[in-house]
Amino acid sequence: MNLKAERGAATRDRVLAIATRLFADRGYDDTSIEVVLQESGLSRGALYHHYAGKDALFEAVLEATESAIGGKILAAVRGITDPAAALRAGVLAWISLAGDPVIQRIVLIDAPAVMGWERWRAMEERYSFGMLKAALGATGAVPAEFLDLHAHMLLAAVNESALMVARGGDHTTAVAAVEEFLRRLLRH
Amino acid sequence: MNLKAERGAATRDRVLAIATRLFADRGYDDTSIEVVLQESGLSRGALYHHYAGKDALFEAVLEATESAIGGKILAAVRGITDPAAALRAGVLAWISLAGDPVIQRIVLIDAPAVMGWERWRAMEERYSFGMLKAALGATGAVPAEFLDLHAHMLLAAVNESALMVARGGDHTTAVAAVEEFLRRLLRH
DNA sequence: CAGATTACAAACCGACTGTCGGTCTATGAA
DNA sequence: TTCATAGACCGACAGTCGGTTTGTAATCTG
Repeated sequence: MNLKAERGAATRDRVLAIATRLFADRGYDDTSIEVVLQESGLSRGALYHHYAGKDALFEAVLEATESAIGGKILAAVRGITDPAAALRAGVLAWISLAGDPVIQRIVLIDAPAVMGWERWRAMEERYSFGMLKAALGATGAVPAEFLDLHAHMLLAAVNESALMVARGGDHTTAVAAVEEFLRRLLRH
Repeated sequence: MNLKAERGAATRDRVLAIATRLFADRGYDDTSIEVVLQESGLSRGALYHHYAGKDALFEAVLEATESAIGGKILAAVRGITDPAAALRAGVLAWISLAGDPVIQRIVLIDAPAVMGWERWRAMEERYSFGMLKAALGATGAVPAEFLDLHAHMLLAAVNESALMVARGGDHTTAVAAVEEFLRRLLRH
């Protein structure tokens, strides 16, 4: 079980890359399985053999994207020991990453609607939200009973500013605004 | 132009009410035009005479919902003269309203994906966001150059907490957390 | 009254998702 | 070496859905 498994994995990766691009360019609804088939040269049966359906394909794309984001943010934070500085660095890294239209459309816009809020939230917990909550907790600036909710609110706020930057907003102003926002929140 | 216009308006209202319920219950994607037709007793031609398409129907539903929300929040704020207190009252009213599943699903989850982020943002500007920005500006707590961005971030944060309350979170804890969040932001 | 406009009806079309029976080939045991 | 099995892949097909088109009856307008 080697050549077969490798072929399967390669096919899944190929489809995943193509689907990622298409979902990002056109959004979930306007991306047909048909065109994924066309661009990948795969047959219907083959695709449905690897992915249970269109939403399962989207979920795989989202998972891969979130994982990649998580890695990049971890890299941006690595080596920073001061909790507040690490939080700040992570947030700014995330805002830069969100300039990528792939991330905007897939992670921030379509994901909650396609996967449903609960499942979307569960996945965020394992990636961006989990990291942010840990960082925010480390600063000790937020009362423990509010940590979870404040982490959620902060992530939502940062996501929103990332979306605004991505849609033609001024990057430097947004960064300054987010830093001020963070400064106010962390002051106790 | 009286009897006919009235009949048309009545039909539109009927369809709007049914569509609102269906979109809220099942979400946009899982609500077929077919079932709207069935439940309203209308024919395809009639529906497409009044609404250009499924997305136009959704947009009408969203517009009506946002308008209703705006009215309720204005009522909750009416009479309060202190800007910070008014902001606080409006935000808390909004969190209570967002307990309604209709609002959750339609306004917070599906709207950005269905209408596209730009058009969704434009509509928010005319309703919840516009009100929040005005209230935040009146407090004078935020530097003018950050007002727009901070208003966006704050609204996103409040929306997120509203969603968490709606999905089984504890209401009183959330309210306390949001109040603390607001307090920190408004301190200058 | 006559023509235009509006509300509504129903057949129909193209596109899309997901299913199903089947083929081919690598793999591992006899 | 042989052969049964399982996984990769294929393509036809059914069912659903959004949207169009053609037609009809009622109402409004001049």
